[in-house]
Amino acid sequence: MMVESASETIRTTPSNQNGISSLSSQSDGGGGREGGSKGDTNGEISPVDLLHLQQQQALQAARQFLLQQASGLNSPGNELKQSPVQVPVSMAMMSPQMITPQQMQQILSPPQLQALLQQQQALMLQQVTHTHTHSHTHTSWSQSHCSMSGCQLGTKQLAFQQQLIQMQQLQQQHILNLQRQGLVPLQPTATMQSLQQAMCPSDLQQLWKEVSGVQSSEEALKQAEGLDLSTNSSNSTSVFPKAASTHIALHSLANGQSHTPKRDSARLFEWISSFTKADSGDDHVPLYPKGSQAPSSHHEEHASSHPLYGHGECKWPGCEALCEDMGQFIKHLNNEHALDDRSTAQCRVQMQVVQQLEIQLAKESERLQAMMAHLHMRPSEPKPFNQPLNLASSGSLIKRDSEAYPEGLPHPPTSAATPITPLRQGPSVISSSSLHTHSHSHTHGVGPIRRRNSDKYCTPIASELAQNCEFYKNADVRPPFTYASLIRHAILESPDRQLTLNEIYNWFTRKFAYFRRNTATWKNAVRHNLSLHKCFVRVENVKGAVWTVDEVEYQKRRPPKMTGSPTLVKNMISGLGFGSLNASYQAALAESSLSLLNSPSLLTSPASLNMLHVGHDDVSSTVEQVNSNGSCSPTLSPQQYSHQVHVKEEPTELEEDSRPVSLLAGVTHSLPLPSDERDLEEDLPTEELE
DNA sequence: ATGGAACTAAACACTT
DNA sequence: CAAGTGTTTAGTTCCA
Repeated sequence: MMVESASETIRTTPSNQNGISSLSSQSDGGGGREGGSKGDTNGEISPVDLLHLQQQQALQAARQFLLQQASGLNSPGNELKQSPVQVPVSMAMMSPQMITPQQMQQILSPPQLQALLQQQQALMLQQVTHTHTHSHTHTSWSQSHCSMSGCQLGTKQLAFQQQLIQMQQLQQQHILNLQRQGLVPLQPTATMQSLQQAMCPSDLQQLWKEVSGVQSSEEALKQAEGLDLSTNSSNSTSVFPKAASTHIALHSLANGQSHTPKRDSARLFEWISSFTKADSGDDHVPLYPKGSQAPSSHHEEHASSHPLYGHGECKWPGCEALCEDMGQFIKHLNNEHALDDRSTAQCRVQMQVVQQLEIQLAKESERLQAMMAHLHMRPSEPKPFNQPLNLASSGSLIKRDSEAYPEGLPHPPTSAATPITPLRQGPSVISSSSLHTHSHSHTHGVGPIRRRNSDKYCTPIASELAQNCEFYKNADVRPPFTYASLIRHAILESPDRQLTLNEIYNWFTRKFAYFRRNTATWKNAVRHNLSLHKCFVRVENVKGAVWTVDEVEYQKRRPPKMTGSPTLVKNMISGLGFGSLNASYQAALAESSLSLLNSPSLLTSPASLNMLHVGHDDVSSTVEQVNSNGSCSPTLSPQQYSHQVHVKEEPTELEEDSRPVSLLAGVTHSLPLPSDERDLEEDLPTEELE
């Protein structure tokens, strides 16, 4: 009650134009939260304490990045002044726990946060495991993990599949991140090696540690033990640099608050400078292409190309400045993206994300190897990136897979179970979250649903939810979806595609910690949306009224145009050379089949890949449209959901069986499509979300 | 500058 | 009568 009113007040505070204010405005909410991730460290060093410490470190590091970035991005005048609830940066920096997950989310995109969270979760899990297993210094973690528990085959299969999924997601996220940053040219078949080469991981790792002070104890342990974490790559030890080089930074950070962002900047400056100057013989792609020397590595084929330049635009996160030619671009690059605080912060955030992903990728990769080995599978599915994607959610796929192959070994991922939600990091990675969202997303203190932008060119609600469901469930963060999207999602997720109002309420509170507060507000909003939007149909039931979704209306509500940045859309369409296909289909195709599109002949620039993320808050909608008649009619969408609901008056023009597969068949490499129409649903089944 | 969409708030009516 | 549900209106903000 007190909290509610307080947060309402905050939210409606006029002063909310920047990340800082919104960030700080939540500090009170976060502080009072019962959140499970709050770490309290006592003197003891139990694994749990260690874990907490790591989390705090990660949070602190992230906060420093964010604050730095925010301060770098805030235009000098107008923004920092107001906001009664604003917490001074210095204060926010002082207490590591003052940045709550939702605050981070406001600045980092969900994918970025997800990366952090995943990393932390992985650490958590592995931490615990390590306490049991790390005495076997020569046994890989995964092997011991797998074999030590006499787990049943079914469990193993499930875990295995989840591993695959996780790995693929990670890898794709990683790739996308790199591509987005222009750090790596689009190479769909990129392997770990190429990634590592591109990123010069040891440098990154070192930097990461320098700036964040986060080092997993597991990693430290393995370093100490000289273990090669990445068994699938001969030179992959480079992922983890020598431990020695990291200690100083670690300590300096651990010493605490005196480590100001400025200092970090300076440190980073030095690092970057050495990086760009020395060039140390490695053929890594420079993170910081200072000057015109395009990397001469195999990544760059023409002298006229530059990882940060494409389609006449500067690809620096959040920039998009038009440059007619390379010379102009170089000039622009040197002028606008010189080695300053801002660029440093941008670079740093991205590095953090990449680093997290990289670390976890290596770990998951190893784990996968061990799991496969344990299950006597052919070692390695070397290129998960090329595996066919499936539109269905990972959850449903997992389920189906285990159903379809209940007693056998998990069939190889190529057969289908390669659910990916690769695009969810779309614009939300660095450019949008760190820069764009600063400019327009934090319009309200609490990260209002209002950010339609997220709805539009962030991720489909399903994949977003799927990937971040734990986050939303536990963190008091407002989900970046519209009420309508959420309501629809809730309804469609229900077994009967219909919910009572109260059930909708419950879904909200169940799925989102945020909606456990401010009940009056959001419930009112839910009711308002139900009434307002024609896509929600009230059906009188025996025991009251239930709400259903009229998909046709829902599609109408948001015309199937690409809703992302027009320029991006344009880029994508032209870049893909799919001019004849409708944008929605392209988006759906892209979203559903990154692997296919990842062919260099189709995707030529990071921007076009970026684009693929844009433009729909809901992948199923788009897909359905595409599938409805195979000709991508923008106005017709199959009533996949509605015709199940007894309400529909729908002119569904697709018959039951002709439904989905047409165009996508070639893309998805066809899993046996279950008759369940939820197959195409964008989201995870409930059990996956829970 | 403008219109549309989303959000918030609130008033009101109806039902349980 | 209170609470829940549903409808409607108004104002604000953001975005294209």
